[in-house]
Amino acid sequence: MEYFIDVIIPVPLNKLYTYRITASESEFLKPGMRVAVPFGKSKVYSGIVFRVHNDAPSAYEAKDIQQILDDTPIVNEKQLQLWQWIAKYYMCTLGDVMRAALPSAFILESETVITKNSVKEFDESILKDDEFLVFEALHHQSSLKIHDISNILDKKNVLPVIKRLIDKEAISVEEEVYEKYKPKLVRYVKLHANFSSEQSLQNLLDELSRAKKQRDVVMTLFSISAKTKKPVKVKDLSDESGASVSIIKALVDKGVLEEYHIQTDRVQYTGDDNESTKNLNDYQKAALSEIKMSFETQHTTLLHGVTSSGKTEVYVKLIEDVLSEGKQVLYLLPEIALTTQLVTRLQNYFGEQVAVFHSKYSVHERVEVWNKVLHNSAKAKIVLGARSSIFLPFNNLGLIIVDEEHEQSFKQFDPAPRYHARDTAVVLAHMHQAKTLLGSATPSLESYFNAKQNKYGFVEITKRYNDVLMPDVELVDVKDKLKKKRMKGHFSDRLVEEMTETLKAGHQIILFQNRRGFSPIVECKTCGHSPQCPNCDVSLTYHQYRNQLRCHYCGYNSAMMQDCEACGSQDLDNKGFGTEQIEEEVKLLFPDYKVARMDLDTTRGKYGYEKIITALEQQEIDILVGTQMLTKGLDFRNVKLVGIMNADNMLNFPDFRAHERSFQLMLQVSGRAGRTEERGKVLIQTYNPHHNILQQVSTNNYIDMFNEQMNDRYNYKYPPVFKQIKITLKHKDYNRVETASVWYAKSLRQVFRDQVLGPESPPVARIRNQFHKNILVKIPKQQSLAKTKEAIIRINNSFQSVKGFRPVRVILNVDNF
DNA sequence: ATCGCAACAGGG
DNA sequence: CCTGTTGCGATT
Repeated sequence: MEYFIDVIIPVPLNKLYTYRITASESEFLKPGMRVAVPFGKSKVYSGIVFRVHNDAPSAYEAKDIQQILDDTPIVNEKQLQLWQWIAKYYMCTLGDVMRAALPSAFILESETVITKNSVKEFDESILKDDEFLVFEALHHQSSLKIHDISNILDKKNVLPVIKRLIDKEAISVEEEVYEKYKPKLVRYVKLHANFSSEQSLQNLLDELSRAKKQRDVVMTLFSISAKTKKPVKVKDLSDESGASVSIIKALVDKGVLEEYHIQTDRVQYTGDDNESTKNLNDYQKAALSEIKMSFETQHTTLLHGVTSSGKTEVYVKLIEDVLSEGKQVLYLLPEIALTTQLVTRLQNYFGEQVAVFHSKYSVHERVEVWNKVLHNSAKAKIVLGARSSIFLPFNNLGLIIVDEEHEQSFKQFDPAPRYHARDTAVVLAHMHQAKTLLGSATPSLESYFNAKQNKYGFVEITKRYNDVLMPDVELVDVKDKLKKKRMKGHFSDRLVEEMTETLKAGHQIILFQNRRGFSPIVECKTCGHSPQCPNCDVSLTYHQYRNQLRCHYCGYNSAMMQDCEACGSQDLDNKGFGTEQIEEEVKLLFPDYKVARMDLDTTRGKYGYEKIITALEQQEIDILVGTQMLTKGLDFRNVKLVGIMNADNMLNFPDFRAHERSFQLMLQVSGRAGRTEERGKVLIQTYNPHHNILQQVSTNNYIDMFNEQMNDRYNYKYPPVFKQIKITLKHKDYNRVETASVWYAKSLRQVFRDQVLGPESPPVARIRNQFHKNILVKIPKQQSLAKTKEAIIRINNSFQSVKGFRPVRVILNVDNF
């Protein structure tokens, strides 16, 4: 009998690969374990065992595996099931999913290690200059990496040199695989066992009487361990005694102290005792029991609760219930809403049962959370995480909460798998026979639609917490104000009035402008020339604080020029405006108040975002100018006025969801105003105050918005009425994408007729020197999604077999919204 | 993805 | 003629 395994390799190849194993390995290996396998000419990859079997492949001789990397599976059966679903539904490979799902520390890749051959006498004269350099370096260091060699020789392609050296038998190479995850060890010290008796201790202290510092250290050690009755960290001892680490080390060397290590968690909860959960008000209670009732018959329920209605408290009660059944809870949030505010709030209730998982965590921190979830540890009963936490190895999930369900950041766009975490969560819950709760103040049309179709249960909270009134929304007609000369820069007289009043009353203000930088277009008044990005088809945005022109698509930047590059005129004009410009104008209008700005540029770095939020909370900021970052579930007691500087650029965005998104964005920002007794105020500046969306925002009328938008979706065959798959083709040569996309669309049309749109160039046709073309396939509800995808894959395969088309990158994006 | 080989372009 | 760069195909 022969034994084999099928392995998932973390590369975008649409196949599993079969390796030979021994009989005893076949006993040991289970799906979900990692194995190191040779792949390609010289690489070793870590793959996940997918299946253990006895079917010898017929077309080739299977290679042997190199090494087994785990004792027990690190990926469970349910996850493998989910991976398959994702690969199939989102049309990507299992390798793609594996790469997104596993913390990168689990994905080992071999590195070529070069060592000197142990021949006694080697004739160095046969070596050329560069070969000698490498050979010489190996005298000093026993082994070198490829990377080291390119540093030594100062060029990138060093493989020919290495190859020659191997031929001359001067060196040999090996592929080595490292475990990337290292547990964090903390150094502790204790008194050496020799001095445990009174007598020996006395002798020691006498002995140290001349070494005052060392004696101090020993005395401090006593006092700390007497106080805390816990092991003493080296760091604590050095802090407490004021002695440097080297003095402690001297004592260790002398044999007075003993050093030892304890493995610790990188992420630790340091809070106080558990707070008991709050009592719910009547609306929340009603919602809670309705949700429970709905869960009796539905897997998924949508909770539509107006901003500030206290959805979180309802979640907390649900979580309590699920925990008491001994099950795990996944609480999904958009990355940006994962603030300390919310984390602390949940930790106050649930203590160290809460684990947090998001993209700013280091690989080590991620591995630790992964392992806790895998082992169903008490420290990870509740996982609070962003999109990618759906990949954690849950084995006993009882509930998934998707908060801010409408947020489009739940959809991954760039590298495959292009999955939607909300929709995947529903599938994941299903596999665990768990329930999913979707929550939002402004549900996405697709979820509300699903609720209306009875696919999801539906529960509403229509009242804000403590019966706080919804803010008063006022529309300001900028066109009219301009005509009457009542605009100061981008501020209408109404906005200035309201701001003045709010500030006088000691309250805070948020100003929303959905564009960063100073001005998106710089134009020469003489010749009309405006500087463009050399890599993308967009004009460069002027950023004043660095005096730079920047491209928001590829990151290109250059210094702002003094005069027009085309005609030399010094008469340059800024068109449009961004957060920077608003910030500057506010400073001029209200010089006595503190103004801050929150956008991508000011929140770089791990704590950039946090800092601004805290400053606002502690009222060190009077006026905050920002982009859509501001909208995410933040709770600021003292903000009484929200100004939306320009509603029009959102509404006119060329996307079928522009109206829906504008509505959500504006309502969410408005929700930041007046969260306590006093009613908040929202001013929306626009050129078109009669726009239906603006009317619906001002009356907080979700239903009207829903019905009107759904009407459009029916008429123009857009989601959620139709499903859609977007196909993007990219290449650096315009003509090649052009012909390729025309061919692609034509083949699609042969199958799908008039349900194919395009090919079309997107508004920004060239990004990073790649020309883009989009094709859209619309799929009616009654048409089989699986069959449609099969047909697309067939067309894609024949596309790939055309020689001239192969270099064109094709991106398949299912549910591209 | 990644790597080796083949085909080609550029400097002596 | 040698060297370095680019394109293509295969990976178990």
